[in-house]
Amino acid sequence: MTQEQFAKYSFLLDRTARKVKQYAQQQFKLGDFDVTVDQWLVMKNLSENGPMSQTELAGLVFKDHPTLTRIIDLLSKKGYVERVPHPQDRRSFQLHLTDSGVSKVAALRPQILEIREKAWENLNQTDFDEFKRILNTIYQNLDGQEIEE
Amino acid sequence: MTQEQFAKYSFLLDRTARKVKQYAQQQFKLGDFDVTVDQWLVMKNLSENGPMSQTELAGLVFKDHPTLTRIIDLLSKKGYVERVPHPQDRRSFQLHLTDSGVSKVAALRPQILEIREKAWENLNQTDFDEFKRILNTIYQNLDGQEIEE
DNA sequence: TACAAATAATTAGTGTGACAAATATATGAA
DNA sequence: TTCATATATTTGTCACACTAATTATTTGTA
Repeated sequence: MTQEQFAKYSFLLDRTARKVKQYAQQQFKLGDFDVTVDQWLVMKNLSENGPMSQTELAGLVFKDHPTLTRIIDLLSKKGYVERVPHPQDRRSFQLHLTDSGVSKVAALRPQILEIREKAWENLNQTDFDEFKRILNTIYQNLDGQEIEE
Repeated sequence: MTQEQFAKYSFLLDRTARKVKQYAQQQFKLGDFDVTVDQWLVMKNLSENGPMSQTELAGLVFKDHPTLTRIIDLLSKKGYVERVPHPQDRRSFQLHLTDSGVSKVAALRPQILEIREKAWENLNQTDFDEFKRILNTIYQNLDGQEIEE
């Protein structure tokens, strides 16, 4: 294994991740979903884990705070999410899905699950397990921290 | 395999790709490399394949034309790359590394190869082959076109 | 109590990614 | 030759990623 190969794998990883995101975004657009892939990720996590602060949510979706602030701004303009002042801590907000946000998640979830399947055709369970293991190994190599599940 | 799992793998892929890029960019910054990871990719390809048009280069690095135009603008401001008018086709440019660009590539290449190694610790040749195969399968699933190599 | 340090969120600035539209030039067919 | 079409590149717009700095508030400690 030459050093050159490592650069090529990094390139391949980046290229593939972009393609997966781009494909999903195109399908979102075709379906007039009115949210981006990243906005969906945020709404999905709010839906599954209930109201939480931006810091907690940022940790869940692995986005930095400025990025999350802007995604929340956009979702809030669209009326899917609202910032409710935290009762004890005035620096902080609790993020809630609005009724409209809840309906949106319910409407989109099955369609998005289908879109997400396409990338994984022609691969089997062993491939998925290996892939997950390798991705997690890479992440850990660079993170210097443990990761869970 | 539930549909939910596919969404998780997509998330993991995106997260890992971002981490790899982020780690590299941090190291670039620590070393005062004066280029970004993507700018380096462009310079490296120019260095290895000689002068070429923006369209050719965009194909090599899998970036779209507007993105490449802007990266070339930045590299050109930094004096590492120049656009030379194509002798036969006035719509087109030949991209050249300047002398300064050539030196830059020579100086950075070994350091960057080392940085790139870190992600792949604790993995063996079989892992690399599997990883590459799976990434390429995913890409093909979504691209609708054949890929080479 | 008072004040330094920590925390939650935002703002600002730069770079990249995707998509659409515009500009300039080249090519091929009538 | 002329005109429609194709090609190379750029411009514009929006969204996301990362860093650094800022604001507001809370917490820990003297």
